[in-house]
Amino acid sequence: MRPKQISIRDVAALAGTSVGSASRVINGAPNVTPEIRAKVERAIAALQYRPSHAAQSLRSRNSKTIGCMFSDVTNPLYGRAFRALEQRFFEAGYMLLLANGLNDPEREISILNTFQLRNMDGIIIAPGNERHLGVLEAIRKLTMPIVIYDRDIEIDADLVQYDHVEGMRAALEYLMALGHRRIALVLWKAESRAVRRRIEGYNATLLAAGLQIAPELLIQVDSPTSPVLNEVTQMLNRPDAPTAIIAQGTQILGSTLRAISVSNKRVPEDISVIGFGDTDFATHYSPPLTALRSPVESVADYASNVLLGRIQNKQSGESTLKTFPYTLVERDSCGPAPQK
Amino acid sequence: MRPKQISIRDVAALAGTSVGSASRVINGAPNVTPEIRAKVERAIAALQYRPSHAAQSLRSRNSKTIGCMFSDVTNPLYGRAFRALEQRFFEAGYMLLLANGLNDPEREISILNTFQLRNMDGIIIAPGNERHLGVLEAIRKLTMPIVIYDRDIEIDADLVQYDHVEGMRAALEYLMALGHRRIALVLWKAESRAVRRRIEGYNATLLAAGLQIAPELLIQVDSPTSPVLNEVTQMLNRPDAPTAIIAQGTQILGSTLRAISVSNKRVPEDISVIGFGDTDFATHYSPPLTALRSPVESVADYASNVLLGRIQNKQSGESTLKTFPYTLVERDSCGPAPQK
DNA sequence: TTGAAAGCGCTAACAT
DNA sequence: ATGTTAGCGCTTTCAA
Repeated sequence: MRPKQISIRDVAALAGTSVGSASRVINGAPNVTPEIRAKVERAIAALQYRPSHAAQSLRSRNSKTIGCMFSDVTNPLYGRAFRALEQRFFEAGYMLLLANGLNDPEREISILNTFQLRNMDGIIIAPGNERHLGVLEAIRKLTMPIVIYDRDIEIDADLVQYDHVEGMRAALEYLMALGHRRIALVLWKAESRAVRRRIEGYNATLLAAGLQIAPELLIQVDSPTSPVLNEVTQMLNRPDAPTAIIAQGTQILGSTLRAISVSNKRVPEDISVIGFGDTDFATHYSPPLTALRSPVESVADYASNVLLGRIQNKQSGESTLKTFPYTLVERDSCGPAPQK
Repeated sequence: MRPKQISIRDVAALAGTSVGSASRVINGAPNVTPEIRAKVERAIAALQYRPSHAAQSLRSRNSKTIGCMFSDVTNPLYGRAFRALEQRFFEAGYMLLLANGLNDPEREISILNTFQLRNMDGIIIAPGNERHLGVLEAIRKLTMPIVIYDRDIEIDADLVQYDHVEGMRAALEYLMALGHRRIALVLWKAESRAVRRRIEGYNATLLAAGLQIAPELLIQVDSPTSPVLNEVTQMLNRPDAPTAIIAQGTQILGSTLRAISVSNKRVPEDISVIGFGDTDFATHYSPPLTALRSPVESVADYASNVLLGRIQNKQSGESTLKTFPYTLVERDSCGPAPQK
């Protein structure tokens, strides 16, 4: 029935050698004479032989596959991160299994278990739920090297993260230098490292500058569209409306800009805007938006190196923590604070 | 050394049955008595047994994995498509290997070969190079069911595609009904089905409406940023500048809007704009942009169903072709053509 | 219905 | 340096 796929035995037979030698040639072992190598290679070519990944994987206990779990590839930042990772790993002979956690703990647990079951050689994850016990337990059960991507998780794994506090400080100081005193912050309402740290940086910087922290200027939303529009519009209609806004992401930033536009304010004349996270949206908006850019590609480089290192030198050195800075990309959305 | 992972033999031993029965229970075979089933399940729970994916895969010749190759997940449309596919397949017990072709033929070939080597159960691909002989050959060598995603490729595979011609017609007729006669089109310069069809629809519709086809209104760029800006700005400064523009994607659309803004024209008062492809960018721009929306999620639903069908009922029915319509989402970027 | 046993294709340990 | 062989963990005949 089935044309019976060709195996390493066929290669060995045609080459007139043993399967052992054939295997050695295939895996580039050093101890093979040129003659044997040539014969095996000829046989491989003649038969169009390709090793079975499943068999290799079963026998050698590695899958040459990396598991990746991000909350949502649709998020441009994760998209870029994945693309960069995929490039690095593919060069190294690994493929990537990508799963979207979608901030659903059950889903995340299920994905993590599947990664374990499928014997991923390494894992890069950014779980949406850093505090969920089930998720944490699922992570702890993982037996392969792990890189945690911008999360605060207490676990023996390598961490890569962004310096949100410092980024926020840079943005605020830039605005304060332009004379702004009332600076609003619009964020996702989430129990996430990014949000936590950004608020932390926001409060700390204002405090250090001797400005008061006005709760009405800190808006957290749980849906990126209409609530943002409403709340921000409301804030902009206050007599003591802010003269600058920092907003995160694409959707929240977009809705914030809508609110500004609806309130008949102009950027940057009436109000300055900084995006936390640089995307196509920020680049192409009119006016182009000043934004904090994260070095996603460098992080991916670093993360893939660390993980590959762990995988290859099986030794388990100390866990690593590396933090990457944001850069403030100045475009046209910030101006001096308007005089009352 | 290694804690020797628990295998089906351990389960069978603890349950006091044969490995055969254990296997039957694991795979939900019908011919098992409740007693045996219970014993095996108890043993599985007690040992925390998880079947080895590699062994299952080797023995049963399926990997429960789908290969996905898109040009770039960073493109929001592919991002959405992947997310939708991943959700459907994960529910069905499959995981997705995602690789970005990056429009590089060598890379695409290499990815396709790897998919074959790794014995993917099915494949969904949108190669960047529809005409590249090497890529075509690599596709033809694939032995598993294939779904081709919005490409014109002569091959025995299921095709899902978007009706770009009809979408273009809808956009143009909408603009013509608003009185526009000179309507520009800004596109990526690529040998791709999408671009080809869109131009086809553009020409056909103008022709049918009795309008002349003005070559200066059709701009194709090979880089999404500065060239667009220049060429579109130049076009807008002509005495016979268009009163409406259709632009594709996020980046080209963004640059086009920049050009409009730089030329001191307002949307929609001076010029109407339609985006070909609906994204966060279009939704959140000021004003929100009228755009052609593709039913990415429906397509993913359909594609996953077709592929799963092929995989499960191994029978090879006729190849399928399904075309999905664009919807024109009316927002605030189109208005009546300005009177001279 | 159940158990025994043959291998899926490969690598690695061991013997030569 | 090469060949032989045992098994990785599982599914699936085949017999009972």
